[in-house]
Amino acid sequence: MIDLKLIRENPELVRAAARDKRLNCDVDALLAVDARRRALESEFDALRHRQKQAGEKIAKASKEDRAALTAEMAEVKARVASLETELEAVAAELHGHMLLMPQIPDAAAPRGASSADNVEVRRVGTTRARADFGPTFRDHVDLAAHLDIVDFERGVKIAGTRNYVLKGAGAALHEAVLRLAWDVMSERRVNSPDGARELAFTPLTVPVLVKDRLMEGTGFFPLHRDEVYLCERDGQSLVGTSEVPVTGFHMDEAPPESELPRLYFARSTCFRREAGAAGKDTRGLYRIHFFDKIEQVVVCRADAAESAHWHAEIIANAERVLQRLELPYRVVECCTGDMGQGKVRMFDIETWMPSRDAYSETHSASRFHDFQARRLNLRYRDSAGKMQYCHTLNNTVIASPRILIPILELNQETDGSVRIPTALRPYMAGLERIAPR
RNA sequence: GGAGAGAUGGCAGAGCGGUUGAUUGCGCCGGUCUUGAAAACCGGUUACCCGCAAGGGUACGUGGGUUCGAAUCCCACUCUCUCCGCCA
Repeated sequence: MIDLKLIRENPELVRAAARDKRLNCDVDALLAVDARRRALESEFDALRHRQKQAGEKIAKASKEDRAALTAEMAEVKARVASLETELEAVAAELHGHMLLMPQIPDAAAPRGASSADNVEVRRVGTTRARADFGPTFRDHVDLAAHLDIVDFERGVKIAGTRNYVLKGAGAALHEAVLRLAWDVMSERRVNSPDGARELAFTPLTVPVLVKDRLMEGTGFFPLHRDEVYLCERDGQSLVGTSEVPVTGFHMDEAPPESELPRLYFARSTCFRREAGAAGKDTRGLYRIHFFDKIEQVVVCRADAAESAHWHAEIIANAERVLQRLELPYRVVECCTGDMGQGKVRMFDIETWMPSRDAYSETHSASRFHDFQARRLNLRYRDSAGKMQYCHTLNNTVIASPRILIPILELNQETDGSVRIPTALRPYMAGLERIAPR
């Protein structure tokens, strides 16, 4: 959500943002509905005022006067009721429009139509092309079969397409990656922007089935409703990321500024319908209906510089994990056409995957300014005592099993065994290599 | 799942049909006093919407109903607490 006043005063800015982001929204219709709402509201307010004053008079009136006033007010009552109904409908219409309005992207964000226009920021580590592995190269699916660590067939048997079961060392590897990432986040200490305090990230365990209000509040509804598993009879949905419950954690709250920033991370299973991706990435562990992810979320003051500071910090956290895993990656900045409705700036981390002969998305770091905070009614009281909407940010720490693709493929030996990265061994009882049984 | 109790401002806690957006206490902010602090005293202290302002409106868990008028009465739902049952 963006500020309605901003739309009223700078409609062209919003239209430009929608163009840059390739979004459909109707600013003119919104402004027309807004004007209508305000007119109805004025009329309603005046009528209610009259009603209240009459109420006082009736209380003190004589018997005869009372009868006359009561009869007169009965008419007003009918008009108030119909106005109220109308107002409700108009407010709902306005809200519907508001939910489609884009956050204004940062001036520094690259303009572009699609991911093809994203801009590489930096590369870390050495890549190795598929061909460099020679004739014995196996992609992660072949390696998994060879090592008997993923059962795709039975995953599909019990849960349908895009499902899988990690097995034995595969399940252990998955768990090890998540535990390493968890420990990296637990140990992380960062300075507050003013340098006065040392802060830690607080781990949370959160519900993965949440109220639809949070899906709307974090920006997944209404535009991405198709991608979500709905539990409609309960008004709840399965989350595609713990960003949803963690960002929503403080909704409807307004703590004093001194309690910000809030730094969190949480692990959750993530559920995605992958609607609209039919036939795409059907092989292997890349695009699947469920996975586990550790996500980091920052809620901070409404300050663009501070938001930018935390954005860099949470990207650094993810990079730290990738470096511990000895994986080559690059950071790209997403262009306006690729970044989605709510974001101001967005960076993806893409990890090198030999089977794809390309860097592929494994992380996504977004900065929303007050977009989510407005929808979630997530505020704070600033030092002057004024209510402000917070800024929110989030980034992947690690998502598995997608990250197992580069781990397996890059660490394979010619005999089809896989070397386990050193940092993971403590989480796998010291195991150094996964070999066929 | 069964039985009971409850949901009011940052917290505690009144109000049970009519100048109550809400007595009061605590907390918080400002002031007086003081070398300073405490205490005491005085004043202020919900959010949102419309409006340049004056001012007006909305909100007492949520939704509906009764009424000229509802925090107050009625119905449904949600949530919390206590007890019982079941269960990880």
